[in-house]
Amino acid sequence: MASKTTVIHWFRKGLRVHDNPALVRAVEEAISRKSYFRAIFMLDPGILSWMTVGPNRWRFLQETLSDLDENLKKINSRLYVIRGNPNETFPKLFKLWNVELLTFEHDIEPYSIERDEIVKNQAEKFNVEVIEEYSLTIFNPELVVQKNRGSTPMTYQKFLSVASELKVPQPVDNPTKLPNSCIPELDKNELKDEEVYDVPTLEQLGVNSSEISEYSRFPGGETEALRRMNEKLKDVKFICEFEKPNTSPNSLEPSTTVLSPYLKFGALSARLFYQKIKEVYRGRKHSSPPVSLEGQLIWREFYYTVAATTENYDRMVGNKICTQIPWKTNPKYLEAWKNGRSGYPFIDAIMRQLKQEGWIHHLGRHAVACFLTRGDLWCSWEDGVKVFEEFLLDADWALNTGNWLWLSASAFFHQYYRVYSPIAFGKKTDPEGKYIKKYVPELRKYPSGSIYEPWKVSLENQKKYGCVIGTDYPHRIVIHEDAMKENLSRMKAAYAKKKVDVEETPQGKRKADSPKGNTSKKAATKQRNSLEKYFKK
DNA sequence: AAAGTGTTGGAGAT
DNA sequence: ATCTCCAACACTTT
Repeated sequence: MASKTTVIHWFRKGLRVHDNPALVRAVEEAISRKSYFRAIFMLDPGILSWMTVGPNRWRFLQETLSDLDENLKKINSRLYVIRGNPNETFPKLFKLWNVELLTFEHDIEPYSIERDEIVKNQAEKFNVEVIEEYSLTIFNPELVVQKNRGSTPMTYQKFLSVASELKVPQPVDNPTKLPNSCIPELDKNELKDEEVYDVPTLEQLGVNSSEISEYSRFPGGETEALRRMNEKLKDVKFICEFEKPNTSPNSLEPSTTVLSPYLKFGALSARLFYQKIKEVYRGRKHSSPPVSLEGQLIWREFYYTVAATTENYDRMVGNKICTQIPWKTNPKYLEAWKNGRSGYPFIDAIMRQLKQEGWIHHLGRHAVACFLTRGDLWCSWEDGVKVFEEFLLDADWALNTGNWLWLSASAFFHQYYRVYSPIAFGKKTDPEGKYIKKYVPELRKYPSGSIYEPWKVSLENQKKYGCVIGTDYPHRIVIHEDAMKENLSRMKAAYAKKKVDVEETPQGKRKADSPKGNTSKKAATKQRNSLEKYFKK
């Protein structure tokens, strides 16, 4: 039937029209080849076999897709949402639409790489050209590793120095408006109703809308992402003086930008945000990485680079950068932590905010992550990753995993004796306990002097404040002072074992009588060498 | 071999 | 607000 050919841009992450090189390329090619242009997104049910998406992130994705559809209409196009597994669906689409070119943004997650390999093979079979562009991060991990002579920079400072030698890619312009000749007419034979390609409603995504009534704080979408970014950029003092450790984990209004959910879905381009921050800095005194706002974006770059080059990055076993620690499975502890019922009001407030709103401050993440793992509950960081993955709007495979590796002192960070106190830490920025009162309302009548430690209040006063510990609010599941001491010794043992294990690796001949001072140095050198070898493909 | 550094600890002193 | 100490890690620089 010699029908006109089609150029497809496949959205996965990068759910935006701005700074989207693969989209721009597809539009340009469609125009020059006089082909139809279609932008697609695939709802892949397979993703649920390996990740949990809570109702709030479904909501955020749904809003992001709706907004993307609207923004594509401004260039005379629309979004086609395809229900199905990419590997099964693409061959059908290639045939149905007579596809000659497919473009998408390259991703680094193992799941994506595997999926894309299959799709690329299918494309070859159907004689479909594939163009991948890179726009996920500012610095392409491949180029970073190349610049570092084949090894991954494993410290932030090292990453900074390597990145400083790389060219910073500038955002690309929005795609031009498509001529009518590129707009496909509805083929009556293909499907009876164009509506099957519409952005799904929440109900169609299997989300009960009554479940999401309270999640209105951060709407999804590129339009909201750009609005939020521009609003933050107006506050020059905030941008220039930003120092992460001085922001508050427990203010009632977020003390940081909350642009992370938009970066996660690619509704906001990291390259654009980076450029905008630099524009505000220009000619002004400003803070510096790692604590500055620019530094926060570079943390994202750092974790993406390590994630892209580390085998079994999201697991302890088989992960060469991860200290092997004998965590214990404890469903009771895990459930209490997850549901904000640990008995520590500061911890519970954070976990409840996470579940309700899908975003918590970075330092709040530190406090609850330390608590779950090396600080108090001795549960695996992998358990924590899964809970964050379910609830966080910004749950990002590379970043979420990286932060858990850090906080559990499994990689990157090693000063395991620095433990966050579930009582003292929050008091520094919220001595009144207003944050606790908001998210753990059963404690709202407790005075500021005891709201962080309600178990210390006499039963008489507990009754007076309308919240009896053990009845209306749980007893603390562990005694922090004791748990911390025990866990410190467990960490010490795990680190000592690592040292010995590295020392006994096959390529190294161990000197049984070598002085102790030498041991750590030798072990460290060996580990570094083996890592470098490992990263050189 | 030793000193310095590492995004953001806590407690107690000044 | 800034100091020391706690008991002390990995890794980099000198």
